[in-house]
Amino acid sequence: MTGNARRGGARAGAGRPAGSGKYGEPTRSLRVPLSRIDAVRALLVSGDATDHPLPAPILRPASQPEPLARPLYAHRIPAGFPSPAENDVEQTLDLNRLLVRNRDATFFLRVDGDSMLGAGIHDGDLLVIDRSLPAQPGRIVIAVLDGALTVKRLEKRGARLFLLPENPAFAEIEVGEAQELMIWGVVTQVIHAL
Amino acid sequence: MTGNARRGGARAGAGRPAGSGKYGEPTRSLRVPLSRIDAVRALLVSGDATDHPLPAPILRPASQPEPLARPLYAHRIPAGFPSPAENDVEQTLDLNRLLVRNRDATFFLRVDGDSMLGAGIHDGDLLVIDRSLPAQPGRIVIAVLDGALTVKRLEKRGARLFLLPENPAFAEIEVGEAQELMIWGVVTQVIHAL
DNA sequence: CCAATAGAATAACGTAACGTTATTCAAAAA
DNA sequence: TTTTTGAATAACGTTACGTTATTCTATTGG
Repeated sequence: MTGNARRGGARAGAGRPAGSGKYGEPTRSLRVPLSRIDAVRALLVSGDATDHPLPAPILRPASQPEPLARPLYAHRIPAGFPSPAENDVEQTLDLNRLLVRNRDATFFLRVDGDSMLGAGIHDGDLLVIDRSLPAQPGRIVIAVLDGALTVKRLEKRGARLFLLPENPAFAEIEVGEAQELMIWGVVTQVIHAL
Repeated sequence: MTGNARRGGARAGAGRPAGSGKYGEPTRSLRVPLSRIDAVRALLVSGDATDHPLPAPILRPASQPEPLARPLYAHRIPAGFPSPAENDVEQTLDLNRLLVRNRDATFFLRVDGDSMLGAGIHDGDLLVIDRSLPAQPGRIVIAVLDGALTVKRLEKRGARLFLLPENPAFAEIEVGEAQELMIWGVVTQVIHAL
């Protein structure tokens, strides 16, 4: 063992990288009332990206929705929120039940494009598609035309079928006799994030 | 002036009463990421004396979503349809988890009117409202102006606040100095039935 | 030569400490 | 009787501190 063994020392640029902490960013201290500590903690945790990424374009409703995280104050009206009248708060809504009529025939699809803007369907919107519904003319459907998936309004003119956009920048599509059309499902809901 | 004038002095029981502070209870310091400071502050804001009763359509997310019924043929792809790739169908989606970020701060509200058509918000649409989000200018918010509930885009021009429609048939609203404005929540999602 | 080591540097998190503001008490003074 | 005053207590926002976490690279040892 050498008497003057020395390692280490100053290194320019050494140090923990920014954003490597618990929240990925700097923090500051904030005074929180004791009764709200857990609520605030829950709020900070819920900021994690727990949302399902949607790598595949077609999805099904969750077969067994996970219960949402329950903060400790779940059973009382949270202080800090102006609360609606008591009887109003009793009314609850389960989005799965509201938006999914027939679960096994229901799929979700992300919209790609603006051809249906006039119908309130924007690029990136999430569509709820029910495959058990009949494809009535006038309804917005997921169609497979010659193997190409598209979202359009179905129209029937006499014996001819059309797939109509809801954006003047897009052309109407008439289904030719030699073409193979399949109506994959009917769009029931559009979910648009702001 | 007497040279030895003395008043004051120790008093048993003197002191500020407990619970007389900003939150009515003791606080402690908590580290909050810089980006969440406003959200946490909003959460902590105590009930305004200016709380406004809200109309009946206000709903909250179901606290315990019921499991959906499971038909016997759940795992069979309907014959005759080009089916999505098998791995796609494995992916599932729970709408409650996707659309409700902070359950205790989330409410639903039905839209009445067409003032926000340009933003894809139609009469009868269902709005997902998060009350923990800061009301940044440019965001679509639920505002209570002089007791009247409205859905508008919040805008700030200098020191003046505006509530902007997204429909030329409706007028911009400037918030007057004598007017009382409360931002009740921020609209995060629009659900539109077809 | 290469892998491991070590000291320094930097980020950031939880808690303690500090100074200020807010509220109360009651004896002394006016 | 009312007002004043010094002390006491609560609590809020901010700063300070110590610890944990992560990185850098020259030096050392094999």
